[in-house]
Amino acid sequence: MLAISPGVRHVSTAKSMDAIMSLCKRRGFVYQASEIYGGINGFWDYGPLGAQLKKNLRDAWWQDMIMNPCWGRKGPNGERVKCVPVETCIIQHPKVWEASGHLAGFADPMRKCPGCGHFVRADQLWDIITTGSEWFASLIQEFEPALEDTKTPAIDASKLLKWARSKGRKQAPNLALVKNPEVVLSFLATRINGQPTAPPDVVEIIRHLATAQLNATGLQDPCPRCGDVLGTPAAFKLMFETYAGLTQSEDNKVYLRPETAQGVFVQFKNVVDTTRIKVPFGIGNTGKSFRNEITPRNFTFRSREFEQAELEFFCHPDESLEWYKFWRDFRMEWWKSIGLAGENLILREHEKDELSFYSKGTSDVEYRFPFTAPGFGELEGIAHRGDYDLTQHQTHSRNKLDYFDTTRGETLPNGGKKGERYMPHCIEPAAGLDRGALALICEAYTVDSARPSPEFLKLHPRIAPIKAAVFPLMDKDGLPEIADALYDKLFARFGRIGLIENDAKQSIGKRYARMDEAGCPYCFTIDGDTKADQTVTVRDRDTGQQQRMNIDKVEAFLAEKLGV
RNA sequence: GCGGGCGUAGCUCAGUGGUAGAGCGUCAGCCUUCCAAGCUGAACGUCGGGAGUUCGAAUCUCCUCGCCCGCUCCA
Repeated sequence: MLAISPGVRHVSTAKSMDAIMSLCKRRGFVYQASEIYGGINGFWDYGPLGAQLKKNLRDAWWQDMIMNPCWGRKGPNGERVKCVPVETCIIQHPKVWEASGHLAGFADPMRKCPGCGHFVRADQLWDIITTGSEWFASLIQEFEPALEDTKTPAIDASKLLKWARSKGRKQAPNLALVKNPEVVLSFLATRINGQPTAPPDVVEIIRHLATAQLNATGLQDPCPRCGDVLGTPAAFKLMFETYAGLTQSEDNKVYLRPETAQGVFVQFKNVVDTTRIKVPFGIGNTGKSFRNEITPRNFTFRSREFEQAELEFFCHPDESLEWYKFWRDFRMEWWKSIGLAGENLILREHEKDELSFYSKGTSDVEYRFPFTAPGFGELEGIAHRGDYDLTQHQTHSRNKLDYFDTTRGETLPNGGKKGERYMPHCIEPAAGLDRGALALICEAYTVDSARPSPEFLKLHPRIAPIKAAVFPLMDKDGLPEIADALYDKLFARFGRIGLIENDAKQSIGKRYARMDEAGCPYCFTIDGDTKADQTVTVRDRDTGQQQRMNIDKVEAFLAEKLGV
């Protein structure tokens, strides 16, 4: 290895995750949680700059989604978009998670279908197949004679073949019998003819029909929905558990929320009843959520504790598709507006077979992280959830959660409306703030070996944790005093939205370099001429170029650049 | 969950059984009129953690934790 000559920094020109993580640590953006104890898998802390950056991201979301939704533009109904905030608890009544579907099934070993994503309880698999599977019900019609209990039915290979090529293609597209009927049927025939004294029962026959490579894999279990081979059973403890109360009894067991959205749904009626807001409107909720990820990985991208910013937007079912498209497009625009404007950001509409059964449409805003490239990783999901959530909570809580809309229905003689009662549909833009912060850092991270400070962060001024720096060119001749006065002025004006630096130590180049790595967009330098003509230089982080301006113009210049 | 790689100062890394190092960064002083400059000095180490082998372990063995990569997984 070559010796590193003094004063020369060797930096790879590629955008490597190692280099980004290294910068995050060294500049105080992200630390490993509990690092002095060896760290803890799946948890990360934010340092001073990271905490401020993430706050800026959260504030931007809050401003553009709650305070002034969609920058004041009108929604599909021709009116300004209306949203209100709530802040709900991390720990909710356990029945919330029963109703939402998060709890059901996750206490017991489950098997996942790789074909359609369906989860099945391992211990109830065959009950579910024999009583609830569409393709099974259709398939056993082809047995001769009709099935009785689990006795061996007669097998007519030609009928099974015909089924595989007609109904099977629609009902169980991933079943081995459908994908490769000749091979599967030959295995089955070998089995039946091989041991005529111990004929296979229905379960074994079906398992044969689900198995494409008997010798390699043994008999497989099919997915009740699509017929694909199920994965091995595993206990999925998705949610963190703890106890509310002193005794660690089942009665006291509670869960840390796996998403913030449910808090909105369970308070939907309270918001409607205690504010004067009317459908269509949104309820925003931000905060920590927890998922016991099996494999936390990729820096902060998949953490076990993470922060969400979710909006649940409620509207009339007839207008829901328009609202879905509206939010999907706005959310993409929003991420672009804070610095993800390049080709690394895409909006991906889910395929029909990828959708939850209740969803009429789902899109992901995805970013090409260094660790996903050339693929993409999800930043935000925008889902049309129909009335699924409110209906679930209405059923489980036995509280009516529907909405009486006084702007609809036929016109009454007095000019008013008769009104219409309905369950609102919900559009959910759900963003991950930690993923957002990571994407912003990755996108901002730039290497230019031609610069004296090759590594820098091109953070959008709105997101940058340090908004500006004030530097006296030298630490003497009255320059620090002028810098202090400018600093005080800038701090008074901008100190509430970010950090302002004031530093007289060391060479000016080193101070610029520090600000480059921290992503500070503008540095204002006081030099000897300042005393004579009241001008300072402003240095642009991204170009390194400088211009002189009157010291009294600095505040207005910065305000314009920061958009405040 | 399986397999591979890695773990030494804030960062990047050298050190393969014998006194813990370098560059950069950080801090202080000097110098310096615009880009990690120069000079002088200083602080900073559970060598990831634990156990073992050894006269002696950063180094060898075992266990463990963490990070990265590939599968797996991610309602």
